[in-house]
Amino acid sequence: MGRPTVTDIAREAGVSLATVDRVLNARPGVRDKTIAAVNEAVARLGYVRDMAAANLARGRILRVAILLPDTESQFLQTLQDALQQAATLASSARMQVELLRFPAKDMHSLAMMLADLAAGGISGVALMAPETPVVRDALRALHAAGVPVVAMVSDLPNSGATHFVGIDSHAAGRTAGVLMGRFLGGKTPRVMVIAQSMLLRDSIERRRGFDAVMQRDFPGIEVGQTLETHGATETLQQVMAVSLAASGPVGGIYLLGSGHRALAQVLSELGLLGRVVTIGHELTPHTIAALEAGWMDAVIAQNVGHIARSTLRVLQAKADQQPINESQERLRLEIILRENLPPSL
Amino acid sequence: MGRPTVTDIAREAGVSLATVDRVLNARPGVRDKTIAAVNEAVARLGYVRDMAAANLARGRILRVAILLPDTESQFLQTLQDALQQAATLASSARMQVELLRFPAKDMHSLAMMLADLAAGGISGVALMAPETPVVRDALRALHAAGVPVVAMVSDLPNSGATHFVGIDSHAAGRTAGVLMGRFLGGKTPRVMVIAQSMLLRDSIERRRGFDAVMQRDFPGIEVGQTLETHGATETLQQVMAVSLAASGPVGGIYLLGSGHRALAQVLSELGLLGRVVTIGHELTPHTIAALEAGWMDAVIAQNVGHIARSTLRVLQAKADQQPINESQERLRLEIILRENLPPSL
DNA sequence: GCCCAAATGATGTGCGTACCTCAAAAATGA
DNA sequence: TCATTTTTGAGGTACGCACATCATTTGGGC
Repeated sequence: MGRPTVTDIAREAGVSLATVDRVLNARPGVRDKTIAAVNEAVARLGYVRDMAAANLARGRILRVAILLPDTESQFLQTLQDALQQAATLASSARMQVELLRFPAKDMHSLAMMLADLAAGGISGVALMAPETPVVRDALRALHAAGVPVVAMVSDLPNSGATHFVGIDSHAAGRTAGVLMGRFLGGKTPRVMVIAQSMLLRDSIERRRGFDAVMQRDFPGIEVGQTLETHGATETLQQVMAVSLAASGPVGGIYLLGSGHRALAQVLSELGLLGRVVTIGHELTPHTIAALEAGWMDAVIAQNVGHIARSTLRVLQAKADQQPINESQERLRLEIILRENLPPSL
Repeated sequence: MGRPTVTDIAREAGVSLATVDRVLNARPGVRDKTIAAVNEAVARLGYVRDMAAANLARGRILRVAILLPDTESQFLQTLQDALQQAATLASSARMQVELLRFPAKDMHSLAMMLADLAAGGISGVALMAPETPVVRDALRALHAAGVPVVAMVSDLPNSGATHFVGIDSHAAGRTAGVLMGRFLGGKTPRVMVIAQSMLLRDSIERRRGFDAVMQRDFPGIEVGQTLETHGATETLQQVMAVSLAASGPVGGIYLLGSGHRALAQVLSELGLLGRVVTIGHELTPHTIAALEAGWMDAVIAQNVGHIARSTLRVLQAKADQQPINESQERLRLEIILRENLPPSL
């Protein structure tokens, strides 16, 4: 015998198929006693609803929207590719994914897009966005309408996000700290920290984690203030020069966000490429190349493929009102060196 | 309009449903020209088979067997737990998993179990086993019978294994080498390598990878011969004492396989616990505790949950004659420090 | 142009579930 | 006890696909 079906439940509980159906789908008009009898039969036979058949019968196609900022970073591109691929696969499981991008600086646009989605009858939303009041209100409205919301990469704890798919940024920073401390060895015990901007929750938390470890485990290493570049190579060059002049040479560089290409250029001009321990975040074509070339020593990353698949799985589970397999959805914080780079990408 | 269905394909291609079915399921008796026409319609409409409905219609329950040695190691226990959990989940995807264990030293028993499975009409087999002639022949028989075979953790390249789920052991050894070299810093440049036995393919390849990196990148570090303990604490104590007396103190220890508990004991007795850089393999309760306690510095691991799910997915795909999503099945080689230990396990 | 095999069409059934309608039975209140 | 409401039963259709059978058409060799 294979798995029990509704028919088996009906026989076991001594009721009709219709009644089993009413109980399983919480339809009205069944006595409590009967409900209990059916549930007992379910428990006794170990019945699990065949979600595939259920969704087939419902004839429903899950419409799900994923929103990313339109920033042109390699990480976002990589993430979008992964989502695209996962979406294609998901289409064979009655799920239709709409990949949208919103103006990174215009949270009102994002809020409007979210409102439109709510009005258009979406059954799930995932997004990567900063937690501003406007966004928070829009998400709460979605939540109130019963639409599950998944925060990707950067958490949105105060916006009623149903689920967070991403790594613990503080732990990521701590990991970077340990590696920096140990890799520095006999080099100049001074570390420079560089970021494009400190507006993003992630960067702030990474920095905090990094500092915590450095203070606790490597008190002999001096860590400079965060140098903000705002994305411009010239700014990077300038702030680095000023910092080097003011505080002296450094043995390590910690890159909080993106900007690996610009850093390579400036380091090269300063004759420092490959001579300072360099640690950054996220696996992208640039960081992979940097690891292979040997001038980056380690990258702290999260698996974008995993993020994409996990996001879709969570949205599916929420729509089906099914429990989430926590252990499968828990993202690992990956340490990537040249030696354990994935075979090709 | 929702997604296109077989009916849409039939209309678009100007053929009947039966013919579409014949093409989609690669049944004989269709002209090449007609096949092309159907495939074109499929491409034009962007048809993707609804696997849920397809599997429902097939009404088949995949019977799959997984074989593990009955060795009592924590890694195997962890792996078995992960497989158990994945199997429970897979049962809701019409797959029935039989978890079997075979006597680790008796390959003839294993071969007999495999033969029984083949006779019993199994639709897929996964196993973790050494590649001996007896096993190879049994696996080839399975392969000849059209039963897909998945090698787990340790590859079986010459036995016609359909697929390998696991990490590159040579790369794992190289990674251990890099970490050892960099973590050693100013410590005594001498490393001790310990293994329970060098019979397993994995251990050999790890050792080779480790040596390759040490020779290339850290020529100043002396790496000793592999000390084999054969699982006994007394032996470990003895060989370590002999080695220390003969070659002098060491700054690092590389543990190729299991035996973390015994090592902790001996190190503690020697007053070395936490004073030598210690690197090992696989995430188990013991290694997690060791990382948390701080006497192990790094663990090179593969995600057992991923192995379990990947194994079942691959078996499913093979049974469905479907292509495998390489990027999803590619296992990452994980570096675990205290700072990036998974939140609880 | 005829024949026979190969190719295609037409049609039905079933997988496990959702959802609907109508009839029948049981419980409830007066 | 009867009327009324509530609960339950019986049965059908649909979802998208696999698979089977039988009838019909088509094409190529002669």
